[in-house]
Amino acid sequence: MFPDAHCELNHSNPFELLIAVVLSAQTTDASVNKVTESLFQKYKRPEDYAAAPLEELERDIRTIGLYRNKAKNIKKLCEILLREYGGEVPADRDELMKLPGVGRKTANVVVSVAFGIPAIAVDTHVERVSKRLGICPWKDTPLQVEETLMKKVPKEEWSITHHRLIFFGRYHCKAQSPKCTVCPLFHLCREGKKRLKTT
DNA sequence: AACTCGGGGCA
DNA sequence: TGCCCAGAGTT
Repeated sequence: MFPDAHCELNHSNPFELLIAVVLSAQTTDASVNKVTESLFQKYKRPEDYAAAPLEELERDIRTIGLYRNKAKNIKKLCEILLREYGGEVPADRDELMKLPGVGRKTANVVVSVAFGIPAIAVDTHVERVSKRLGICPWKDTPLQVEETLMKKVPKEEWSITHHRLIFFGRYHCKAQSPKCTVCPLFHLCREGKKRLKTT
């Protein structure tokens, strides 16, 4: 889930946001954005996904990575939404995490972006940047990273913090080639100093 | 903790 | 054209 997507998404529609974020797992937002316009034209409500044959839904999102899993998950997810939640997206992280294809990271994005509930979504960028900066130990799980960040950041800034860290990680503090020599945070970054010494 | 699922971006 | 990237679920 890259930050680009948040700009294109309809924040006032939790259902579309949920579908888009589920589609985004392990793929670039550019590829998700290619299908969402036509997808949201065709499928408006959970009923529409639930009624569609699986093969048809697969075809409609074919260009996205892991599309078979995602089609299956989305169809099931919509059936559960209809059966258990009156067709509405629950504004609750733990309820969202019961849905197939929705893990903690996706659930945190949905509650924070769609419902304004303070949450820190820990994806690989947030995790990597937090660890490089020394905010938390390398051995921490994503959940531990989330808890540490929640302790260190005021609640009002949780959501914007994960946006900032995702941006920073995606475009600047990249996994393979971080731009340490021109990094504004170099003076407080453990990993940056280590990396520049060895190069 | 390791593996699987699949396509896009970039070297 | 092959390597690296990005979550969730299962074992």
